[in-house]
Amino acid sequence: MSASDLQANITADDVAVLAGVSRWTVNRAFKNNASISPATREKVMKAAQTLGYVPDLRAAALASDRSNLVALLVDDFNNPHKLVMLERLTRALRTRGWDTLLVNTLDREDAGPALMNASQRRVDATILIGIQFDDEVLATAHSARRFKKLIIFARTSQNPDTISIAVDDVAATREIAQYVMRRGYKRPLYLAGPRTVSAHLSRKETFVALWQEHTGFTPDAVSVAAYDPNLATEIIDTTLRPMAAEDRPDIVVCENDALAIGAIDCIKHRFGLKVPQDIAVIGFDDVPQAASANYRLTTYRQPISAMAEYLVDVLENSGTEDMDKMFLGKMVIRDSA
Amino acid sequence: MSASDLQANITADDVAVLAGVSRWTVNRAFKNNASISPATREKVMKAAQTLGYVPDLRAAALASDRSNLVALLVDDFNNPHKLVMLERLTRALRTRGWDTLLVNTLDREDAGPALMNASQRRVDATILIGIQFDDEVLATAHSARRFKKLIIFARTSQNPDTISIAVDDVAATREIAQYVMRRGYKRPLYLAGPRTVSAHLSRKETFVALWQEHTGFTPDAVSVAAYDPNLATEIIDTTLRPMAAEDRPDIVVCENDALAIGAIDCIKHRFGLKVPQDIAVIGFDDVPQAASANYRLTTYRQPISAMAEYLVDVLENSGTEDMDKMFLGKMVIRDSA
DNA sequence: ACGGATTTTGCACGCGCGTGCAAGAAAAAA
DNA sequence: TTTTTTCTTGCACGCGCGTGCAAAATCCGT
Repeated sequence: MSASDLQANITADDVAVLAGVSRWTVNRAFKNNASISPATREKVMKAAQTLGYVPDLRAAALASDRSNLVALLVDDFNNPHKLVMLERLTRALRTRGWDTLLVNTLDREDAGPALMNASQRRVDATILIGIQFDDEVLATAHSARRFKKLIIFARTSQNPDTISIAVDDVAATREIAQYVMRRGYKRPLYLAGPRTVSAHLSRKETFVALWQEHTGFTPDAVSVAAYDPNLATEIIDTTLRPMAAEDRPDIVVCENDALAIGAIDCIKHRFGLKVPQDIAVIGFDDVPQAASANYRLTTYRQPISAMAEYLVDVLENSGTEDMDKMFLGKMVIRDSA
Repeated sequence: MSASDLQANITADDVAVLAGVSRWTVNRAFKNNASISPATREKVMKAAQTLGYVPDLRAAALASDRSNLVALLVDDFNNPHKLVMLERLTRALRTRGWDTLLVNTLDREDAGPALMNASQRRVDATILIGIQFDDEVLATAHSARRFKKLIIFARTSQNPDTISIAVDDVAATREIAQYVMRRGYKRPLYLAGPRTVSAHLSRKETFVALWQEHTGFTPDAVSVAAYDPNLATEIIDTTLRPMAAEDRPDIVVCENDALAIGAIDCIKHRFGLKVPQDIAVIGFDDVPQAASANYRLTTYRQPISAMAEYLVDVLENSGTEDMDKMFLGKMVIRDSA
């Protein structure tokens, strides 16, 4: 019998009688911009303190149809960049009064159920930062369930029912491609991740097109099923293994840092080659690891914090104007390319 | 005007009239072990489908005082092991019908508000996988707010109001210490993280005690303010820099892999030394990175999945018996020590 | 101290579903 | 067919708070 079960559930009514006010005044005391006199608020807060009362956000959400809750659907937990995104998003959200429901999209078939899950909690918005949400899933999601807002974070989407907050992949890839050319690399290999969205303007497609346009040659490209360093290591291995030394790429351009890190590991430890002298590597995201002495990865930094802040702007703004937004990041030149 | 605002909120009543049953039957159709005939369930589900109805879990939680929601309070996002824990926990929880509220404990002062946050959502349990929850915070938390369950995951805690699910640090550290001795290392340096809990049986204390007991010597130990590879790199640098080569440790025993990885980076790239030939390194956790060709880290693997499953067992079991549990992991011998 | 302007407080009703039991329907037994 | 037994279905009440407005209290200048 701990002290807490003297009374099972302390409600605003209990606080009201103790403070000598009405229940509504109690709840007002906990609202930010409510019209309440400082004196009564203090009185109420003191009473709440002694009773250990905290407002019940379930009931508030039910009554107001506004939960201040967003669902964050995530897969691709092998990508270290996810941890960065999770931190920045939850920080921006929480700082500005929003809570986060983290939904692990277990596998490809789970995308629908995961969306359903969010819907059942009546969240104010659903944020997708995974890769397993193709257009088909989004379409059915939007028709079958009710989503107040469906936000794709850090990935562009041409779906009209969706708000996309992402880096301008075309501009970013152009900057990368120009850098690669300027540094005189001749035989790039593009290492891409899974292709779930019918993206005509993906990083890979953009890079390949730019390279063709400027050199006349079509660069090689390979892709893996997930943004997982280990998979990157394996595919670089099987790609380079049969090649004569002179046929090898002089740079591996990676869709993101997770792949770049795996590529570097492979180049250095499986082939005993030097980065960037033998084969250079370039990434995307600028994960914390990229700065480590081990990788010194040249990459492109996404402004995740700014994007997260904008996301909360979108949540707080219920206007109906187009809220898609593209951000510009910046290249971070280190030693790997 | 999207199709979804034909009717603002579709409730079980709407489905009921369409299906020709009562509202309660509708909700029963969505419950797992409800007594309902297959025929009517199908009829209800079909009606729900055409209306796009999904049960409202807010209302369900309010009415039943059971939310199937847990709060996960996390800080220490620099530690890559957090991503593993997040994945395993959310997977185990979601697979067995639990949702997760992810609360980013922004800083030391935020521990209280973060707990309050969870309390306001009336979660069925609060899980702490951060480091900023000392005994004081826990004590006030438990007295001031109502928590049905307060679970400390992957860290031992002697707090009686708390359920601790963790690896047996003493047994694990003993195994590590024995390994270090058996391999003939003579001058270990212990690299520890922040000391937030008044832990007499922490990994560091245990290692130091064991080493003293078996060799008579007290090993050096340093600690950093967070489980962050970059901090580990810096402190190893400042620790080794003034040392003569022959005074250097022959092995760095780290409280976890995040620190071990930073230590290896420093040893290899700041000092140009070889791991393990010049200085060996041993970690704890077995993060994915530890297996990479770059680190080949010898470490101790925590059975996170089993611990996560046990956590859900605890949630589903409302018995009052003591639910603390210690797990045994296993050493993973690679090349770093 | 007084009248009007302003701030502060109180309240009826509803948000959507769970609980536990009783009535009704169907199935099994006689 | 009738009587039990078992399975299905319906319902009154409450979970704790928000909304929007009206009543009450407080304030200001004169």
